[in-house]
Amino acid sequence: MKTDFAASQLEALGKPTRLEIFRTLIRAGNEGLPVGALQERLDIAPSTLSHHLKTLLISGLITQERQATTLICRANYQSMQELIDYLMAECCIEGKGITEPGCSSSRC
Amino acid sequence: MKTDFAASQLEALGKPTRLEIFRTLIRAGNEGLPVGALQERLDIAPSTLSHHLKTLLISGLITQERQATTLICRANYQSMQELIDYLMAECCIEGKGITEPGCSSSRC
DNA sequence: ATTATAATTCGATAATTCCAGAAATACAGT
DNA sequence: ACTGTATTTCTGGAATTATCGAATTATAAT
Repeated sequence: MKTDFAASQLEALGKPTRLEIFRTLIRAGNEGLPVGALQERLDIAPSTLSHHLKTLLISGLITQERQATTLICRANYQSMQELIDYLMAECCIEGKGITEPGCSSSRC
Repeated sequence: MKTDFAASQLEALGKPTRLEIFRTLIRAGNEGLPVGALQERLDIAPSTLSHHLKTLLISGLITQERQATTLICRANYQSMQELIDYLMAECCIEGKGITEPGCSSSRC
């Protein structure tokens, strides 16, 4: 994974509003949620929500599927997992081989 | 973990420059790296690096320890792990109980 | 005290980002 | 075609952020 790509995903999650949107979708599971339902739950202006969803969509962290007039949004679990893996991927690679306290990477 | 706190950590990691700094420290392990070593490796202006380190420090993702004139920087593995846990904590909690493809949370 | 090294703060500029209201678009039903 | 609902795009002002050079602070050695 390229640094810029990972950073764009982290940045997408780096605002409370967008993080709440994402976590709401994470909670929703594979059923997902329509944009309108998100808008009601989180009480964000529709245009603002749309922008945030676009940011999350472009970053690959969510997907959208059209069902007639409503757009179902879903968290992209795979993308999320890849991001987490990236963060820890080379954990302690330069260390002296001793166990790194607090590091829960499989490497350490 | 509060949303705002998690978002501030994600935001700290959400710029390529800071993400590289952090991953360099993740690779370095518990030995850590002096600010100067980071500056050489990543070729960032000292003042810019200092600002980014401050951001990471405030967010709790790194720690610093003074050794005479040099400042040793270390990734905070525990803080990192808590952040990752937070992202997945309530994964699929509203789902119908069916396995969520792509979701690797222990819950699913 | 003086010097040297390490790192931060200051100040300034350019660029980015957030947010919401208004208008526009997409789609389904009548 | 018309209407209603859902969502996006356009626009722009306000606020934040990134970046760097220059000056400053902190610490240790002589």
